[in-house]
Amino acid sequence: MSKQSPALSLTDLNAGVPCCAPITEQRIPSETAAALAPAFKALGDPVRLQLMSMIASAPTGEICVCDLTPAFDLSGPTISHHLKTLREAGLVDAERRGTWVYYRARPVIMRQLASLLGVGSPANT
Amino acid sequence: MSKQSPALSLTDLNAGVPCCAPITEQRIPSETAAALAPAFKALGDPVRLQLMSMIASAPTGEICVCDLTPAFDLSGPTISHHLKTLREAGLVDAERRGTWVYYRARPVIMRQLASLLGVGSPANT
DNA sequence: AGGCTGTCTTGATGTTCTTCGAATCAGAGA
DNA sequence: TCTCTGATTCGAAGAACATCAAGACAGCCT
Repeated sequence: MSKQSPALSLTDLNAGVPCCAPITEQRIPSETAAALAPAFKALGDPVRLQLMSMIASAPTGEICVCDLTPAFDLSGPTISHHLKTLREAGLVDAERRGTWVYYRARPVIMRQLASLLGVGSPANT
Repeated sequence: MSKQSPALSLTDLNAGVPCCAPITEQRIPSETAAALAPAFKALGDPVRLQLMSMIASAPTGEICVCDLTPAFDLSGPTISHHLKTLREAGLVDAERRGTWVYYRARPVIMRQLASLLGVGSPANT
């Protein structure tokens, strides 16, 4: 990723940028919109939203793909594709341990999205 | 299966349902996912996210389409289409006054989405 | 009434997305 | 090593989406 990317990435936002005031307070610049829209888009599918929910609410903080797949009437490849979308949106992390792959949520990003929607995360300018 | 509406709508959620705990706390049912996903999807486009931001941050609480359109390098019909998407997702309301049409944000829904993402919005109900 | 301006709808086109089956890759165990 | 299971990638088909030009509609002004 050695790029002069003119577009911000979610990673950039995580790095330093405190990620923008709520949209109720001031208009977000187009770069920020371009950086965050993919995360919202990833949540914009019922299957992925439910996957995200299962991952984020896992009691141990992580959940096995083998527990996710049977919860839907969809093929394995399809679930895998949706998980990849969530991964590429920066919403989850995956780790392989032996035979199985475990997914974990990334709460920082979800909190960024939430605060962008204007819930007074109190510590924001 | 008569009219036991299998699918929840955003309006339903607004009506009575307190709209679900954060996804970090418990897995959301598939009906809730189906009801909320369209709202996230609507925010999943950079143009719409910026439109939403301009509408939600308008000083008077509302903003004219004639102020939105010139802010983008897109045709009038395209902006109109995106606004319709936001309207159908329940995120904004439109009102015509004379020649111009004004858009206004619906903060309740944004707060629902935000709290779903797990920001402990203290007052949930 | 007639024309003008602002907004929305319609129709068309190229792109992106969802989904599946088949093939492939990664580890565990015999 | 060979095979079996779990997960991902590949390739393809159909649906949904973003965008525009052209046309239709709504309300002002002369």
